Amino acid sequence: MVYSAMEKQLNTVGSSTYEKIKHDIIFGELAPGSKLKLDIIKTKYEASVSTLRETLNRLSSEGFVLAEEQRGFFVTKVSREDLTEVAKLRVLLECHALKISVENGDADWEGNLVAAHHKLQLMEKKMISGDSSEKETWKRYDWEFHLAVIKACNSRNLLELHSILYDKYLRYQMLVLTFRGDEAAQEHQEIFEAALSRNGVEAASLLENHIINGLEHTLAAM
Amino acid sequence: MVYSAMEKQLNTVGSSTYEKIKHDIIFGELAPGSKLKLDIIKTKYEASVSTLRETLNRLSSEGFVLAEEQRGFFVTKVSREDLTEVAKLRVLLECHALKISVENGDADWEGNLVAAHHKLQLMEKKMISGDSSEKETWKRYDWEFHLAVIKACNSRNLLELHSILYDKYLRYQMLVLTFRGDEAAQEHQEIFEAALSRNGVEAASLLENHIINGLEHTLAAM
DNA sequence: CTTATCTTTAATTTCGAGATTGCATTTTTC
DNA sequence: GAAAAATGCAATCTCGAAATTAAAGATAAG
Repeated sequence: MVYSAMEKQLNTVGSSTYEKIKHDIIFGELAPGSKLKLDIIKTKYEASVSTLRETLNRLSSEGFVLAEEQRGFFVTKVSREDLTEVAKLRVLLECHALKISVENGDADWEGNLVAAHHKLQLMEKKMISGDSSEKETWKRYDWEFHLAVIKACNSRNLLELHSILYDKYLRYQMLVLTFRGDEAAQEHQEIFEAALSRNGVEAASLLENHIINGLEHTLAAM
Repeated sequence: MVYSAMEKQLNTVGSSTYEKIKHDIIFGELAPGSKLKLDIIKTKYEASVSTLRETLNRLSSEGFVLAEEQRGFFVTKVSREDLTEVAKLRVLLECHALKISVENGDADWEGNLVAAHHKLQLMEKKMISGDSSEKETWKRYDWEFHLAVIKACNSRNLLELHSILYDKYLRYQMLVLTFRGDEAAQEHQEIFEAALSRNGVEAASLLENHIINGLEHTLAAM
């Protein structure tokens, strides 16, 4: 399941196939550029044509699927240019949200942030000591931490855009399958401390470095 | 038709109903918060349930429609808070794109910008002198001008996000149905001149004022 | 031998009906 | 009389098939 929709219940066939296909694109089980022939994914995801078309239309709006008029659906291609664009947009939106959030955050925000960082830190220690069995859990905690930092930005629109960008960025990280756990953990720690001490400018600067470092690490492995 | 998809051909029933419903939401012909009962819009837009559901799923991804699991589809509600969020996001993205675009724009960019501003200026003169018969054309020229300014930002992702935000902002402007042609025209002129003389910081500042003025004008009329 | 057109195949697009679920009203029970 | 359960209705959700269109291969003309 994709993190941005974790809290939602998946009652309908439509919403559960949406989560499955989105997951499979982000985690590389559906190859970039590959064609999504309706008959084939119909058996794979056990849903009807209409339901699948609803799903693919949604994913196309979010940019994970390319819908070509009367020619079918394709998994969106990856490229160094696209990754760079996504990373820079994430910097722009997430740093902006961070500064506002750090100014506005109340006790609930602090508590949630401390909890999210704690969970992430524990998982990172496990990962650094060699246990890479819970890759998806680790990334969920990473998502929850980054969300916790900006959650008090008071803009639902901003948070929604950010969650799509995070998933697009995550897709590239999963694609190259190499990790930089040690440095990333250190950077998370510093962002956490700056945010908690309400130093928005410093925290934003650290966050920008964090994302750009991740970008360069991923670019180098592509 | 909505401006952001102007160049596309509308071959299929799906894409044409998408444009129609999106247009009707933006231009207020479908009331905010109203329910989109499938049987009713089926006759109104002359399409089948499946086709309409594809459309509504796309619009829900973009934020113009709210899809409630097993309870149906609704036109997204409007609020002062949402408008403020959208306007501030537009400032963030459009000013960022402007600065990059002004640095990178080549002769093609300049030519396109001059043309777009010229067309907009002509239309604004007509509007100011009392002829408000071509409201939609005016707004299309406004869209083309704002797009022309940022077109050289070298980020397809950024341009796509911006076009959705522009449409959301436009919806509020159409909702209140009051215009500030004179001031807006003057602001367009100043943005144009600053961009053409490659003064990115100045142009971005003018653009921010332009959007915030529009926001306050719209808020005052809500 | 190349280009153009026709035919066949395989895919997407579109539809209406059946299955399922939510909602309002009525009935039952305590 | 009030709360809970049951009923009926209306809407969404899901499906498979029919209509339409694109793509590939075969045939004919230049």
